[in-house]
Amino acid sequence: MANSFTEENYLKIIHNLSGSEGVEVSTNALAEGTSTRAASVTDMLKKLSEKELINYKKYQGVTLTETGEKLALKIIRKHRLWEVFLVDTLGFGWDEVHDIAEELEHIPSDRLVDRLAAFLGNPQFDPHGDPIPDAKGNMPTADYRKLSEVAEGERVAIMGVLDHETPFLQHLDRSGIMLGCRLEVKEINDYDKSALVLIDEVKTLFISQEVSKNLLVQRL
Amino acid sequence: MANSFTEENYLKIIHNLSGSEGVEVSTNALAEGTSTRAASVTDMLKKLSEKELINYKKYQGVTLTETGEKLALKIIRKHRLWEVFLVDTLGFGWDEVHDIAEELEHIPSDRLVDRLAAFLGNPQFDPHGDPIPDAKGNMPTADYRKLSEVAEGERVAIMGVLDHETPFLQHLDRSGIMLGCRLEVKEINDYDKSALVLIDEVKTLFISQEVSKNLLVQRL
DNA sequence: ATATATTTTTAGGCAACTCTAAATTTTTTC
DNA sequence: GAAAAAATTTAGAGTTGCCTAAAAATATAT
Repeated sequence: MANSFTEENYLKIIHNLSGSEGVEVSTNALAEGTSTRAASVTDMLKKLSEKELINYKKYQGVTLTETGEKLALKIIRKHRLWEVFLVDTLGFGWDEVHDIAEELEHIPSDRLVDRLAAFLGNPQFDPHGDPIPDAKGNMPTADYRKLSEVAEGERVAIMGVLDHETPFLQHLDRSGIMLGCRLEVKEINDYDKSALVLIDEVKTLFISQEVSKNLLVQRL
Repeated sequence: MANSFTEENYLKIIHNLSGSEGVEVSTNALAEGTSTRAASVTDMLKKLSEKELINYKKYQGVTLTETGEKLALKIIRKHRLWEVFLVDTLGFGWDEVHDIAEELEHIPSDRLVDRLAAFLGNPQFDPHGDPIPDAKGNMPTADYRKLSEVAEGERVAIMGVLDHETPFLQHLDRSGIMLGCRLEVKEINDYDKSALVLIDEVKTLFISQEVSKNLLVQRL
C-alpha cells in the first residue's frame, strides 16, 4: 500500500494544477505536466482512484481526496525544504535546485523531513518564495500580488516568483533582482505595460510586463 | 544509457561482496544481498554484462569491470557522505541512518555530492568508520585490526565496526562504546575469548568475542 | 568415478508504467 | 441541433524487474 515515485508525482502535479480552490484537473493537463501521453494518464488515474487518493469520474477531470491532498502536501513540503537546504546550506543558486529537489522529495522518512526542517530553522518559504506546509499540512498564508498589478508610485518588496524555470531565474540574477528587494514603481509605460522601477533605492531598471507578471510582491 | 536504482544496487553489492581483491561474486551471494531469487539475479547479470559493467561468464561468478568499479565507488561515496550528513548535521544516531542513506545514495547529481562533501568538510570516514572514496574513487587507506585479534596489554582506539545492523550498534551504545574510544585490553578469557577492557581510562567492561570480532581498532 | 547435492540458468509468466492506434465522449461551431 | 473538432478512454503491446518450476552445470562425497 506504499505509493510509488510515479504516484507521488501525479499527486503533486494534481495539487499544483488544481490550485487552492481544488478545481478539476484535466487528463491533458496532467499529460503535459507529467510529460506522458493522455492514455498513460488515464491508466494512472484509475489506479489512484482505486486507492482513493483522487476523485475520478470518466471524462470529468480529477480532484484530490482528503487523503490525496495530505500526501501531496507532504511531498510539496519535502520538495521545498530540500530546496532551502540546497540553497541555504549547500550554496546552490535558486535556478539550479528544482531538478535535484524533484528527486529528494521522494525520500520517504518522516523523521528525516522533521529533522531537516528543524536544522533549517523551520522555514516558512522556499528560495522561490513558495510557502512550505508544516508537518500537519498547514500552509503559511501570504497574499501576494503580481508586480504587473501594482500602480505607479507604490513601494513593494519582492516575495516570490511564479515562473520557476532556469532561464527566468537567471534573467532575474542578471538584472540584480532577488527575493527581498525593495521596489518603487516610478512609471508604467502605457504602450507595453513595462515598468520603470527603482530597486533598493539605488538602481533604476525597466521591467517588461512578461517579467512583472511572474514576480510576486507585497506592499511595504 | 543511464543506470537504474536497481542496477546501482547490484554494482554496490557486487563491490562490497567482492572485497578489495576483486574476488568473483556468486549468484547466490547476490540473491541474498539483494533479497531476490537467484533467477532474478541471473537476469540482471546479463543486463549488466551487456552494459559492460561486470565481467560475467555463466556459472563462474562476476567481478566489476573498471567502469563498473568506478560507478560502484561513486555510489558508496554518496552513501557514506549522506550518512555523515545524517549523523553530524541532522543528529541521527549511527544505528538509524543506513536505510535512509540507501535511498539518498541514488540521487544522481555530481554537483550535489561535491557540495555536500565540501559542506561536511570532506570527511574521510563515515559514522561507522568506513572509508569514503574521494571524487576520483580513491579510498583513504586505514589498516585496522579486529579487536578480537588484539593481545593482552595492548592499547588501541576504536576506529570502525564490521556489523552495521541496528541491534549491534544499539548494543554498543548501551555499553558506552563509540568510535574514538580508547581501550586497554586487560585480560582475555581463555575459555570463551571474551575480553576485559578498560575504556577511556575510566570504566572496565567485558566484551564477548562475538562483539570484538566486529570492532575495528588501531594501535595507540 | 559415479551418484547425490548444490548452484545456476532457462522458460514462461506477472505487475507497474509506458506507448500507439482506434474508439468513444464531450465540446465547439455554424 | 447536427457536424466537426477536441479531449478522453479502451485495446493491445513493449520494457523492466521480479517470480516459480524445471533443466542444466558444477561441486561434493563415498
